[in-house]
Amino acid sequence: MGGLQTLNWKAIEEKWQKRWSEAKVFEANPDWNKPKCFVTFPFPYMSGPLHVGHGYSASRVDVYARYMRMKGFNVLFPWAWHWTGETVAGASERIKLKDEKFIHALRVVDGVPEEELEKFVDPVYMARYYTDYNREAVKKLGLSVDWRREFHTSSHHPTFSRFVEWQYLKLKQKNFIIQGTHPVVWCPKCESPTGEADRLEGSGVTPEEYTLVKFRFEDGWLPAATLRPETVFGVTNLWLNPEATYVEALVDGEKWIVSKEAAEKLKEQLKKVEVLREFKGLELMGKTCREPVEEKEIPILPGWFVNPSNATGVVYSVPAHAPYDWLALRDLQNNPSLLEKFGIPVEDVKKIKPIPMIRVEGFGEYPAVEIVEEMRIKDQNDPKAEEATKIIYKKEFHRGVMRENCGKYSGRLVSEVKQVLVEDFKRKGLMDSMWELPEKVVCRCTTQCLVKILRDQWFLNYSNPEWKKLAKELLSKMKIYPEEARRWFEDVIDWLHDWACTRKTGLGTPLPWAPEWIVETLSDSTVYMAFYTINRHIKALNIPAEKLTEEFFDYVFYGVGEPEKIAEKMGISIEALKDMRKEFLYWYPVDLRNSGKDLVPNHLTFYIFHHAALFPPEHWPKAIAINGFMRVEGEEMHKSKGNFIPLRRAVEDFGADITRCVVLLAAEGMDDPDWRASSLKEVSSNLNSFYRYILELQNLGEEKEEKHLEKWLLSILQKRIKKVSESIENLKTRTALETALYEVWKDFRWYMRRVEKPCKKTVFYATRVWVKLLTPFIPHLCEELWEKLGEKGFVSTASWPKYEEEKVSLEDEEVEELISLLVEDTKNILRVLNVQPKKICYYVAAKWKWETYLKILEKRKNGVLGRETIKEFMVQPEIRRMGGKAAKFIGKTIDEVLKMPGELLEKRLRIGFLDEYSYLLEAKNFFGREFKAEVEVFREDSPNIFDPKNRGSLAEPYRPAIYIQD
RNA sequence: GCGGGGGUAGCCAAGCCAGGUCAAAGGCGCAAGGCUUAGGACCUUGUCCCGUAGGGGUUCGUGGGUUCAAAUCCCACCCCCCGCACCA
Repeated sequence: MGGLQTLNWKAIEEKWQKRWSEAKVFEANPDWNKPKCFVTFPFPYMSGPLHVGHGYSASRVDVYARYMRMKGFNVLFPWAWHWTGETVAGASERIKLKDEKFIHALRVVDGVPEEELEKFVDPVYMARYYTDYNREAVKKLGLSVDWRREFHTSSHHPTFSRFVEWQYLKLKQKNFIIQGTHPVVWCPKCESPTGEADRLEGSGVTPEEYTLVKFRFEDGWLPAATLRPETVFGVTNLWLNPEATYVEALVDGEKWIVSKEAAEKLKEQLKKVEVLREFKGLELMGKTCREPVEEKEIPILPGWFVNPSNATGVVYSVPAHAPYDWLALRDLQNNPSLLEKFGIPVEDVKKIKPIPMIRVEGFGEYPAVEIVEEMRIKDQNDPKAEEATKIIYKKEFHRGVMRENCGKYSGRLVSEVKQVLVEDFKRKGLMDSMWELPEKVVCRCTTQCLVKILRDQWFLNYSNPEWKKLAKELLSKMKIYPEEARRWFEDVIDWLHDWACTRKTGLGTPLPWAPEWIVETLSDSTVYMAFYTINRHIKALNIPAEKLTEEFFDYVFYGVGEPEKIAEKMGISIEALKDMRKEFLYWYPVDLRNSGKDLVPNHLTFYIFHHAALFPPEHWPKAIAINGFMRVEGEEMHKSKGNFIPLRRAVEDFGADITRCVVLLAAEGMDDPDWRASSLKEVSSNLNSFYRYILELQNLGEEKEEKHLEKWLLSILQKRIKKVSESIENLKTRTALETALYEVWKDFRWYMRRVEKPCKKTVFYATRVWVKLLTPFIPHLCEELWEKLGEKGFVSTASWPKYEEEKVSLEDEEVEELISLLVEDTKNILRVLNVQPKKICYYVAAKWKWETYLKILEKRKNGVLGRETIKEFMVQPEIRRMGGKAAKFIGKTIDEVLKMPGELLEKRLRIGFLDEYSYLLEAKNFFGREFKAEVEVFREDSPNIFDPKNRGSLAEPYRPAIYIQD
C-alpha cells in the first residue's frame, strides 16, 4: 500500500523549511558577479492576524522571487511589520473598556489565548504578540524571505525611528513639508481626530462644506447654511425653527444669529465666537430681513423641519427649486392656524410665490412644485421629501441652466457658476462657509463628533505641481502590472492633495523638529525599503539608535560626507560603514513591489512620490504590481461576517503549497480572487496526483532514440517554458501556474497515450523541467520530488529551464495537431454512425494538391490571392484534366487560405511539404488502439488503393480523407 | 456624482489591446466507459441544439453600427465590484 496514501504535507513542508533555513538559501548578500533582484511586499499592520489575502499578495512576490533566483539572479526578499498608527492603540483601548463584541472576535476569530488577551491592554504588547504570531504564518507559507533584515516600525524600534527622522528632515529641507489648516472629524472629549476605526457610528462620513449666505437682519446677520448657494436668486423667505434655541453672538466681530449648537461648532472652525444672548426661534417669527442680491425685504417664517444641529440652524427658502421649502410654505398656506400664534397674517404668506431661477429639461417653471405633486408628497414630514430633494439637486446641478433673473450668471450651467458665484459673494462679505458632518458620527468614547479645523498641522505637500511632475515622471519610467492600473495611478497623482502627515496620538516616530507630533502611519512607510538594505549590518554591529545620525544616512543613501569621520563618531570601522553604502547601492532600486489594489490610492502612490522626492532617478522603483483582494465563497471577507480566514490557520490546516495554489489559481490582474472550499479540494487532489505521476514516470521508459513523438514533447515543452517564464515576468501568476501545472500535464498525457514505449531520456528531461516549472508555486512538494528523483541540492536554487529554440520543431507540432484532429473527426463520424468499426482507412492528399496548396499559401503571403486565382491553376493542362473535382478543391482551398490567420500561414509555409503518409503510417498502431479497429493508410492516388466509397479524392493537405467500414 | 475595473457556456475562468485555425483554452462539476477485490486515484469520451460521414443551426450583458468576416472594433443603454482621504 505504501506511497499511495495522501501526502503528509505537514512533514514535507516542515522538512524543507528547516533545510532552507539551515542552509541559509534565502539570505542574500551582495554579489557583484550576479545581477540582483530586490522584491518587496508592503509590511502588514500588526493589529490582528494576517489573512489569506495577505498570503495571496505575498505569494505573488514569492513566485517572482523564486523564479528570478532560479534564473540566476541574486534575489532579496525582506520582511517587516507595521506598528505605526492609532489602530493598535485603539484596539487596546477597546479591550481596556471591555468591549465584549471586540474581545469575542479576538478570542474566537483570532484565537488569542485568555492569558494573552489580558495583556493586550498594552498596545505594544499586542503588536508584539501579533508580530510573533504572524511571523509563524509567513514562515509556514514558505516565503523565501531573508529574515536577518526584519524589523518593525514606531519608536519601539529606535533604529528604524531614526531612519524615519532622517527621511522627514530631508523632505523638510526639500520643502515638501508645509504647515496648514484642515477640517477633520473631531472628538471634543478625546481631543483628537476620530478616524474610521475609532467610530461607533458614522463610518465613511467626511466633513462637507456648507456655504453660509448672509441675510442682513437689524444690525447683524442671519447666516443661512446651504449646499446650493446658486439658488440665492430664488429666495422668498427665511426659515427658523420656532422651537429651537438660537443665540446672538459676535463672530469675528460681526453680530450673527445662529443655533446654539452652531455657535459651539464655529468655535472649532477658526472663528472667534462670543455668545451675547440666547432665545427661542419663535422670537423672530414674522420679522423680516434682507436678501443679499437686491436687498429685498423677505419674511422669517416658522419651519419645523429646520434642524438646529445641522450647520447654522438658519435656512433660506427657495420654493421653486427645493421640495422642502415648497412643502413648508404650502403647509403654512393651507393651515393658517399654524401662523396664528406667531401673529403672522395669512395673506402675507399666501402672497409668497415661488421664484423660478433654474431651467432644467424635464421640468417646467417650478421643479420642486412639480415633483411634490408627482410623488404625492403630503407635507414637510413625509420621508419622500428627502428623495425628491436629491432628485432635483442632481438634475439641476448637472443639467440646470441659470435663468435670466440671475444677473451675470444668467444662461450658464449651474455646475459651472457655482464656485465662482461663491467666491464673488465671499469677496463682498455676503457669504461665508462652515463645515458640517452630513451624518452623525459618534466616537468610540460615545461622544458625538464635530468638525474641527486643525491649524498648524504638518502636511506632505502633494498638491505641489513640481512634486506631482516628478511623481509622474517616475511613474512613466516604471512598469505597472497589470498595465490597466497605470491610468489609475495617474489619476491618483493628479487627485492627491496635501496630506496631513502627523498625529497627536498612537504609535510612531516623533517629528524631529516638532516632537509633540507623531509621523502618521501611511507617511512613515514610503521609502523604508532602503532600510532593509542596511538593517542586517545595523543589527549585526549592534549600532545604538542614537548613533544613526542624519550624516550617517546621508552618507549611506547619498554618498555625501566624510566616511572616516562618520565611522569614527559612530564607533564602527570605516569598512563596515562603506559596506553599508555599497550594499545600499547594490540592492537599490526596488525591482518589484506587489500588493493589493487597495493600496493604489494611498501607500503605493506615496511610495512613488517619496522616491521621486528623495532619490535620484537611478534609485527609483522599477515596477509595481497589484492584485485584487480576497473574497470567500464569493463574499467579502470580514471578521464580523464570520468568514475571515487567517493565513496561519489556512497554512496549518491545508498546507502551504495547497494554500499558495488555491490563491494563485483564483485570479489575476485586478480581479478579486475567491477562496472556495471546492477549489481547496480540487487543488489538493491535483497536487497529490501530480506527485504520484512524477514518481510513476520515473520508472517508465526505455533507452531508445528520440524520434518524432519525443521531438514533439521537447518542442511543446519549450513553448510551455516560454509561456510560464513570460507570465511570471509579467506577474500573470495564474496563467503561469495554470500552464505549468495543467498544460504540461496535458502534454504528458498525450505523449503517454501516443507512444508505444516512452523514451527514458526524454521523460527524464521532461519530468525535471516540469518540477522546476512548478517550483516557484509549490516549492515544498517540488523539493521533495527533486530529492526523490535523485537530484542533488535544492530545486529552489537549481537553474530555471532554459528555452531552447533548437528544440522547437514546427513540423512535429503540426503533425500531432493533424493527428489529434483526425482522431476527433473520426470519433465524430463514429458517433454519428453509431457503429463499432471493423476497418478505418485514411487517404492522404496527392502530390499535386500539396503543390497547389503551397502555391496558394505563397500567393496569400504575397498578397496576390483572390477567388479569381482559380483560373491560373485551371489553365494548367495536368490540373484541367482532372476537371470539376480539381476546381472544387482549389476553390475551397483558396477560401480557407484567405481567412487563415497569419501565424498559421507562416508556419505552414515554413514547414512546406509534409510527408503525411509516413507520419500516419507510423501512427497506425495508435489509431488501432484508439478505435479498436484495423487501420490502413493510402495515398489518394495510389494504384492499389482500397477505397470502396471513393473517399480518397476528398483528401486535402493537413486533412486526410476518411473511410469507415463496419 | 467623479475615477478605476468588469459582465463569456452548470460553476470558476481564458480569449478582447494587434477582427478570421472560436461552439470559444484550462480546471471543477456531471454522465458513460476503462483500470481496480472494492473505494479513492488515474486514463478515455461526452457535456448549447439538431444530425446514420468529419456537417448544419443558434450563442459570448442589451440594442444598433463598421466589415467579405466581430466574443474581439465603434456608438448608446443596463447591471455588478472597488476607491473617493487624514484611515490601515
